[in-house]
Amino acid sequence: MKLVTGPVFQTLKSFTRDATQLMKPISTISILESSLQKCQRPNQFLQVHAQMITSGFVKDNFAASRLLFFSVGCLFFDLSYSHQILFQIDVPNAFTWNTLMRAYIWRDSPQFCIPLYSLMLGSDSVPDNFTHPIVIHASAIRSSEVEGKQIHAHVKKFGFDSDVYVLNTLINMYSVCGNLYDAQLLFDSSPVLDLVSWNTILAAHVKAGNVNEAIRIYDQMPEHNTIAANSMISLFGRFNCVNDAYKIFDEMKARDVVSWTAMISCYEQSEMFTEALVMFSRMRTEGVSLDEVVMISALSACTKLCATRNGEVIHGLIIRNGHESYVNLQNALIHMYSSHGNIVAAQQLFDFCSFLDQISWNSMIAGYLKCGLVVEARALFDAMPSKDVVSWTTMIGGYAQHDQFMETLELFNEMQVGPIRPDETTLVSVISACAHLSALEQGKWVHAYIKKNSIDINIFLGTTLIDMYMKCGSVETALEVFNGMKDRGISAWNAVISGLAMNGLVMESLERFADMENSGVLPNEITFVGVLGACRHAGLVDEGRQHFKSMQQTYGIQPNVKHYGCMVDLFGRAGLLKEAEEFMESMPMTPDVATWGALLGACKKHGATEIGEQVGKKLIELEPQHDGFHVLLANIYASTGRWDDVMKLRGTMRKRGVMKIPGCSMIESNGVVHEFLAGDRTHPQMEKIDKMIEEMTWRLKTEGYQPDITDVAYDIEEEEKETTLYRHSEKLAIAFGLISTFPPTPIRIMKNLRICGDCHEAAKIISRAYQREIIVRDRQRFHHFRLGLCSCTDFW
DNA sequence: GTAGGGTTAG
Repeated sequence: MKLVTGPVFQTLKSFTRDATQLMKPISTISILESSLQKCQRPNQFLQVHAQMITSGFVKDNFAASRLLFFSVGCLFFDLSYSHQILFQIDVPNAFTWNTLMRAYIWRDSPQFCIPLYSLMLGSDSVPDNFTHPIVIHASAIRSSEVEGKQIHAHVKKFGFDSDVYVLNTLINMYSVCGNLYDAQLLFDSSPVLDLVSWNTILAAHVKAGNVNEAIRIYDQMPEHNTIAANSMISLFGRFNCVNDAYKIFDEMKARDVVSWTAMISCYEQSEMFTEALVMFSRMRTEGVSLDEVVMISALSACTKLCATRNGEVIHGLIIRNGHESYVNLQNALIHMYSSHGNIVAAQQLFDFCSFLDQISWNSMIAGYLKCGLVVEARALFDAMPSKDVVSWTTMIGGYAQHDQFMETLELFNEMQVGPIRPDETTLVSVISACAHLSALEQGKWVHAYIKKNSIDINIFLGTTLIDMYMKCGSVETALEVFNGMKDRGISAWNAVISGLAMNGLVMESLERFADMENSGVLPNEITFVGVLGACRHAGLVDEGRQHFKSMQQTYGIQPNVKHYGCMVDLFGRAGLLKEAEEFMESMPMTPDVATWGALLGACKKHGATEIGEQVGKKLIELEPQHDGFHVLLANIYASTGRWDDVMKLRGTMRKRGVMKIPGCSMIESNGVVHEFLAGDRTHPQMEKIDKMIEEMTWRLKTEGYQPDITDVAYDIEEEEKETTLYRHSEKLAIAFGLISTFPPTPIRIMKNLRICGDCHEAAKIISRAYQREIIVRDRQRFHHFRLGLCSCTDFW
């Protein structure tokens, strides 16, 4: 709304000046009414006002109140103009004051009602039976019980306390302000109750979620009516009591669109989306007229059910019923189409929508992200007129969901510059990006940010923090977070169990699992992925077998492909190749790539070249594009000196365009994540790193290190093989770590593949020679190197 | 001037 205070009065003045000469003064009610009716533009209205001033008719109480009544409905004028009209009346009556107060509520400014009411009392006007309900309503909107209580006192003083209308408004005010006690007290002591009183007190209990109290009132009320029944349906809906809700719905004499909407939404809250849609079509067969609210619920069910066709039908209904300009409905449609992958339809809606709100923009960005169009999402994000915390979170989270973790952190840093503060949801994405990047410093910074701003560490945030610290190798801090959480939830336990295992603390992990069982939290599928993973890391074959059995027998959890994969890996690593193979054959589902890979890896580790070759060949047939299988098979060939086969395999890879994913190690230094590829020379500090590698090599040799060249699958000279080894990405990262950080800071490295045997050996020796802790997180787990030993006890 | 339904964005 535009404020036109200044110019309005200027115009009014000039009109008044002119009016004396040019226009007939208005001096009767009938002329006034007809002149006001004809007003199309603000200036015409001002002319009428001017004409009344010249005639002095403006002082007439009734005439002025008519003028005032029209002025508040005219959005071109600020209410201060209407105020002015009121002040020109000598003794305005209650109706006039009421009109202005109601106008303030209508224009979203209820805060001006009480001051106006005080002015009214200060003048000689006396409130009528309409005045207090308006002021009470204003307090209710503002949730100001203090104000409401004051007006309540006035109600008593003026003797309106047996006016049922006033009383109902008071009951509603107390309920809205959360004071159910006084609402009930008022209701109980009231001498005059009508149906609205019953509906109001019922609504109060429904709002507060007092199921038993609401049922009691509903049963007691003199007459069941549609509004009360609708409230009850919605209450039962909220508590997932579908049957109770349906009973009420079924027994209703007269159902309206609200009843149907409440029932549909009740099904949705219990995730019974098909039933919701059935209700919707029943409603249509019964000829109930549809409004925009019920459409939203129906659309939501279609979205959840992926019922594209139904959604399109509803879209048609929306257009036919003329609801398409309703922005919330537009947004729901955008959401539905993009959730179903129809980004074109979503975009058309967005482009042709006449009115877009914040949610429209946010939904469209989320829609692009859901359809994998990250670049488009970012373009829209950059173009949007204003960004709120959801916009930022959507985009930041979108990067994280699409594995673009560097971008996640960059955008988060950009967000810091602006005025919008991140909330729990934003931080979850950011922390998870830190976990993926092993960016411990950044992760710690975010944790400190959370503490500093006293952001509530909820289940999600806590779990993500635990996961991040575990994945960065900071077991202690992870456990601190866990211990500090009030509400843990299964995911926090899972994060701890798999985190400990991943960090080589297998016994601790299994102990935590036992704690969890004892504390009465029921494990789920993911828990057992962690538990079996723990057994696998330590080669605990028997324990693994036991847990695999108990997950089914004690907890009734059917093992999924991941659990089977774990077991195959567990057997394979332990050298029980026969059992691993048999286990695979017993799987009720097709083994996934990881399971086959585990078997192949086991063959390689235990020198089962023949089975390995068979499995490898089979795998390459199954997954001709998978680089890892080619590499493993090549390594199996290489280990027996079959260089011809190695070369052949490399030829096939070339032909098929299979690229070996290069080893890549990351290390964070001063909050910046540095990336090294195997053989990489692109780092700006390459010269220094080279020197360090040279020194490292020399130190390693004097410490008795023998390069392990068995995994170098090239038919090249031994010396060259050694050089290749020295330029493995993790060695480059270690070298960089040694020059860019200082003791006792551990060197933390994350590698995309599994660490190779040679680098493992070298890291052990470096940790002793340089007195530096080295923590390597590879694709599978952690290796904490300290004083020449590794936490994995060389079993990995 | 009082009482009932909803959801769409992370």
